[in-house]
Amino acid sequence: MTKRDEQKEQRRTMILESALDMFIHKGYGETKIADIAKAADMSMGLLFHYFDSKETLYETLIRIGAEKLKLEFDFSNNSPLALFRAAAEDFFGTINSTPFAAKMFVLMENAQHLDSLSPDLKGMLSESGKLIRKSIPVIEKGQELGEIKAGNAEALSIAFWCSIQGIAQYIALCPDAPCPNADWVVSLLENKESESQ
Amino acid sequence: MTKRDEQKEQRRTMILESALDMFIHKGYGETKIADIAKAADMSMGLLFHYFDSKETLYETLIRIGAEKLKLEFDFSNNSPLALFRAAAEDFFGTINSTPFAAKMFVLMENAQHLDSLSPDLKGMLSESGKLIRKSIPVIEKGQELGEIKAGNAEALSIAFWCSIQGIAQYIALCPDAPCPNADWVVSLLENKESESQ
DNA sequence: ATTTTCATTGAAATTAATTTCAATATTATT
DNA sequence: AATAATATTGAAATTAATTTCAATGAAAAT
Repeated sequence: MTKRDEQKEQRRTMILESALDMFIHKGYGETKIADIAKAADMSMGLLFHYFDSKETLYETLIRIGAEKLKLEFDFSNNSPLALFRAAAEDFFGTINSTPFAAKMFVLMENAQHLDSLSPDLKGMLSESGKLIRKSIPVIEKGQELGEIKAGNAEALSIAFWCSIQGIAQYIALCPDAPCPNADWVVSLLENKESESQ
Repeated sequence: MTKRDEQKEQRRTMILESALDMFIHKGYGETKIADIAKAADMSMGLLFHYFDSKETLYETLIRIGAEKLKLEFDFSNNSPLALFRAAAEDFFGTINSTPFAAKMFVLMENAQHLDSLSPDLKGMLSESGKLIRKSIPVIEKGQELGEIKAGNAEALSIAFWCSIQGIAQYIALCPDAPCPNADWVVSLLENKESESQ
């Protein structure tokens, strides 16, 4: 690979990383091209040599995120609580693997509420809403089995997934902070009475 | 009160409510004055008759939020776990009292990362970072007493407060969703082994 | 009823962002 | 070394937002 191609690749990732950081800290609209160019240490003109527009840059990030951040949960797991434990471990494992993953997760969460986004891009976003809905029957089954505490199943689902979402957001914004345990979030759902019977 | 004054008051709150909704859904930068004016069913010109600028409007909201949303936690509580239970109950009580409170909470959380904000305004924002830091010694004390589970105290603090933050955000954006129990979040911290000794 | 005051609009002015581009410097090719 | 290709800049053009304002309509005061 020639010196130029290296430089080119470096610059491209530099832009993407700076942009990702700014987008998750300040949001799409508050992030100015000038800011990104400055953070990536180049002129605005050059940035536009790499990406046609601010929107293209944003979309590129989302595509990368959708590519790398494939979270698959097996909702047919025989033990409901084990499913949530596995999901939490998978999730925390992913956001802990690299600061990039956590940041990407936040970006995609935020992108949901953006109406300037093209419809096909929206399809790529892994909606937290879907996870909340899909988890409800699993929680109900867990309650029947006595694994999961009593209470409104939807509210429990919201508690579980939103806790994960809130923690992920913090880790993305403060990558040096110590990351909570997956188990701790599971104890939101766990029925403490169960073992004593 | 004259008919005009009523109308004036109505319009003002209409603007504030529309703006609050838009700001928490799309963020400050992505929210256009045109959007707010449309949602509040008036011309842009009129909106500027009520608020000098977009920033003034935003600041007004934050001032109102800071006024109404005073969360005080007594960090000298004798039982650490009881303190966190009280904090969670206070918090969920507040965000459940009115959709306005939950929305305001999210607005103020988001405002933190905005650099266009004047310094005195920033002082008004109740930083979640502060709560996380202040809670660490309390958690450590709780661990000594066996009330709180073992693990990195800072990570536990992050888990607790970020869960609350994540849930609050969801409730603000979907006010009709069922709100989780304060107790559930407390079980993030609780030491399950404790009762059997 | 008339006058005055204020609410309201829509369009024009301003400001701020994005995007383009001609000129220049740098690297690669011959 | 000369030439070609492309990276880079800074400034100009464009587009998009905010903000102002003169004109108009509606309510309050006289």
